[in-house]
Amino acid sequence: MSFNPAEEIEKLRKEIEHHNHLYYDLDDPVLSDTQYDQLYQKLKDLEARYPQFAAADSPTQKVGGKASTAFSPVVHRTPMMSLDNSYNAEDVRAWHERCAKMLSCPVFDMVLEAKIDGVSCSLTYTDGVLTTAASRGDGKTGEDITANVLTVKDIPHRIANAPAGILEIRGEIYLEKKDLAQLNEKQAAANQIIFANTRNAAAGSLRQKDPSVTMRRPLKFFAHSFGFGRINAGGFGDFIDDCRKWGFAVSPVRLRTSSIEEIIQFYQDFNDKRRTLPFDTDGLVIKVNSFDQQRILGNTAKSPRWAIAFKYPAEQATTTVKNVLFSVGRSGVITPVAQVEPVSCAGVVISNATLHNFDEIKRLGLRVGDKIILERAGEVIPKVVKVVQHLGQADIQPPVSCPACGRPVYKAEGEVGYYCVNPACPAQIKGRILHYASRAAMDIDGMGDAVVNELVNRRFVSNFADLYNLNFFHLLSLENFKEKKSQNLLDGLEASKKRPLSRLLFALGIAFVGAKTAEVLADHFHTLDALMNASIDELQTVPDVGTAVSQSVYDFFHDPAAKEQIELLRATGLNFTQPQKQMSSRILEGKTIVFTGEIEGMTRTQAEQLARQHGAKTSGSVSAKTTFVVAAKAAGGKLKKAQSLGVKIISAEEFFKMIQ
DNA sequence: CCGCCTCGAGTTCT
DNA sequence: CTCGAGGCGG
Repeated sequence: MSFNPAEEIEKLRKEIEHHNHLYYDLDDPVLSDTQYDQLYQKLKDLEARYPQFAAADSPTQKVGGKASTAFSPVVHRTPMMSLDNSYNAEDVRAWHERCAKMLSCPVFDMVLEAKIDGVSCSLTYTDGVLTTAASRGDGKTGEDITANVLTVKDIPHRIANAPAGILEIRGEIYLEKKDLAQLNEKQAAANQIIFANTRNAAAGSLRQKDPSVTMRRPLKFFAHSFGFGRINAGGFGDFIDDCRKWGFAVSPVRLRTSSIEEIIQFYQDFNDKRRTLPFDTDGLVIKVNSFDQQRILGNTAKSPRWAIAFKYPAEQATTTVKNVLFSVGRSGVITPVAQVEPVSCAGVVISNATLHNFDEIKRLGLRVGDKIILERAGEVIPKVVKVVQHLGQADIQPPVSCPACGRPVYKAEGEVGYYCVNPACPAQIKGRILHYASRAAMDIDGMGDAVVNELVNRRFVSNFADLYNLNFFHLLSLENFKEKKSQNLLDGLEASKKRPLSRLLFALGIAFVGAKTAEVLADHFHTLDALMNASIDELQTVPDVGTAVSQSVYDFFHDPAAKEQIELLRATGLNFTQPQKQMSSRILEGKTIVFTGEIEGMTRTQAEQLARQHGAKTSGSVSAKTTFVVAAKAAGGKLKKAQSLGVKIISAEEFFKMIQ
């Protein structure tokens, strides 16, 4: 194909605009400055050679083009170094020991502060007047961001009683969590970029070409380092006190001690507290206090030896997508799952992350081989946040055939999901059996993932009733099964026959019938036969049962295959009735309770059962209708929601006292 | 008909 | 835990 300058120019413009966007709006450049400059230069050359294709909206013509840098370089008087990181007590003790050795002194003062997640910035005051503000850049040379920094309200433009000449104060410019939420609301309303975190928002705000935009961002500053100048302080603690006198905010979390164990204790206690603070912190910073001792310890090529960051494990991590697989759930839904290069995130090693559906893949623009950021949503479920760098070639296509049974895949009109509609699909059978045996359903001890897998693969089991026809010899032939395990599983199966109707209903896996609806239905009809014979109208008289649920239940029990299954289960002696609810008291009648966190001595399900026995309603989510929330150890998002809604919060002890 | 409140379903790792 | 959607009250 011949060279087409118009096309080539257009392609370069698009590419450069994309990188401008990454750099200015997202503060997340993918290209190095050199790589960017090469692209930019290439476009400039082409535009010069083919002036007929010049355009006013080309990035080369715009003031904001990155190369025509709005922020001129500033060489730092002393380098702005980064800190060495540590993530555990051992590393911190080792650091302390190394310092002690180099200082020939086992006990020395240290200062601890919060490590606030923001953008570091160096402020130069000349005879007390703020003259230059610079970003860190590569540590040696930063960018001049004075115009933007002048709009930060926390930063004094003039300081009284400052030492004569040059004084350089360094610190962090950051955004509070609540301000990020507000900013993002505004951004969304204006159809602008949503910032992923406070750090990105702060950085993006400082990169604005127009300082009036920066001014509208509620940026804050706190001082944390000494850069240059003649000061009286002999130690870091005194210097920070001076900063306060000069009108700077400083870390709200501070500790001065000579005990490394006290610091480690503080680190552990602070982990819970830091989430309630108004700003994001990813850890603490430990510094040797005395400036003289700092001088003795000196620096490595990268960082000072007299300071170390004591970080908490990152909640986000960067890794690579190795492959995308498709899992088939018990209902036949096909879910894409990303297999990633194992990476440590929020304390665990992640190797899989759900992608939910194909819209999500499209939204992310994800390809196999891409570099991605993932996080544990609510510190639990790994989730792909975004693609950092496109390294993959081909787009990910939805599967044409089911990965488990090979039958063609269907996509319902207007729905996001793809389905395998083969009821005999082994993946669906496994899913259904696993659900049947699960804790909240029939609670069959000894029936986990591996056992179900083998039972289905070996064709011992293809439906619920088959489970009860398993004998000792079937089980003995399973991998790692001897007498003991086999007997345990048989006992587990036998015990499951006595479960109340509500659990059986849930276990059957009727669409729209979860644990809650199953219980409502069982309590209303008392026997499976009464439920099976109920008309759609009768079903709808039950609270919380509407058209969708009633239709689904009716259809399920009028399907010949399901009917046969029920009769087979009846023949094994399964319990088809719901016991009358026994009430311990009615003390909690009319109250709606939500449990959160780990309650000592019982599971959350047990606690909920207890509450219901005393007449309460229980729910899994907090709303204005919630009477109170029982918050135990390690309470999560529900506690937060309760606080924001002003819902009463009580402790587990208070709850137990109520029902005594 | 809209908006709030819930529930259901799928997902990860120890 | 999050997303999507059913149930229901206003």
